[in-house]
Amino acid sequence: MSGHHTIAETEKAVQAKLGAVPLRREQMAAVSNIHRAATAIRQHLENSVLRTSDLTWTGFVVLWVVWIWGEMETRYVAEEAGISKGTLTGVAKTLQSRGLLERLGHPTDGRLAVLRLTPEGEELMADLFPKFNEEEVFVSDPLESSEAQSLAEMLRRMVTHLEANGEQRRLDLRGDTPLPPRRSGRRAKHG
Amino acid sequence: MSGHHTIAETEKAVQAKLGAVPLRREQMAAVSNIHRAATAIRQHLENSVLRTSDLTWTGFVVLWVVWIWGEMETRYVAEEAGISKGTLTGVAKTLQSRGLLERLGHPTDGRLAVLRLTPEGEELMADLFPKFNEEEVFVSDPLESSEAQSLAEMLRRMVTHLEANGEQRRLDLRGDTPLPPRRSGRRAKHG
DNA sequence: CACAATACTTGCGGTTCCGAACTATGTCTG
DNA sequence: CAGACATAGTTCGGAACCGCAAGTATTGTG
Repeated sequence: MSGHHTIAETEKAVQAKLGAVPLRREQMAAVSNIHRAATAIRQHLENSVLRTSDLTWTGFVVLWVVWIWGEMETRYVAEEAGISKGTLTGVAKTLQSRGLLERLGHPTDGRLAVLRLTPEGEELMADLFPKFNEEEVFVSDPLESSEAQSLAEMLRRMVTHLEANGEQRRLDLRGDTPLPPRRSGRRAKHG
Repeated sequence: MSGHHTIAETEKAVQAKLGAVPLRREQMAAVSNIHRAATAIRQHLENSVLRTSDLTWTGFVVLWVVWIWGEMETRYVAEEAGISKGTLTGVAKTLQSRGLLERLGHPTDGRLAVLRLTPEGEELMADLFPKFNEEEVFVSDPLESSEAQSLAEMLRRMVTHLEANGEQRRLDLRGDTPLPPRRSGRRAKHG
């Protein structure tokens, strides 16, 4: 189980590699540990509670969002779940095919689509979520309750900050040079 | 930019949906915000510094790991990068094809493979990492330096805890019932 | 009613991703 | 030293994933 290097060792190696470069270690450690933790937690949750229901992480998150909010327009589901609209179309299709989710047209605005859990989906989430939460408690075991709160609050500030200022920042960074096209992706037809 | 719901609103909706269910809110908020923050940060970094070099997040992380540690056996690279061995094979292939990474056999143990940056890879990372770190500072803007340290430290504890106890926990949870096979995945050849 | 804006879907091209099966190599043991 | 076992890496099936372009349908507007 234990890796080749602990986080502490990694941070020391970075220090050695970058001794000359002026870099901000606290922020680096914070960001890098957010991703380490996210990966480790996701893996644990997938292989404990999710796997038995043959749900992927993303599938579960989508179900969760719809469950919490009830009927929800797809664009908001994508945003809350942290995936693109295009990806959501596919994930929703998978979940529909398993009878967990249904897709409804909006009564007044014909452009909109709304997602809702089926009764089976409701039942699954009612069964699954307590187990999921138990594992959230397990992974948070090394934190005092007050620490967990403080952790959540700091992360919330980061997310809010990014939502408020991220786009402007990216704009400023690239100045007048437009974003280079991706290597992949659909090409314009006409040429 | 701003989403349909803030994190605070989401937490309130969860409370409403789950008022009856005894669940641990602090831990839930902590875990869920870790993933929200990870997603938001990853997206920001991809669309600011990584995109211009046509690097994906994972590609960058792999380069970073190899850069920090110098030559490294692939299994450790995968572990440090938080991806499976199989994924690493593909990612390394992509990076090799762009001339950033090279793959060497181990001199004494023929089973091992070792990864190392090419000079181009070294140059890219020397150029890229300071920019990357600047954005790490940007996303950490709402945190005091001491807060960033405390955040990193709490997350480190969670990761360590999972590394030490996660596997046993998953074993205990599923008792004697073996893990169900995934829907996807390779099937036995012979019949 | 022409025309712009909006919302979703579809499809492309590439990448990532897991995990089990498979291959190759090394190590242990009778 | 042969057979069993262990270890490292690759291959492969199925799914997820993005960003973009293009397509479909609907709504709002001058």
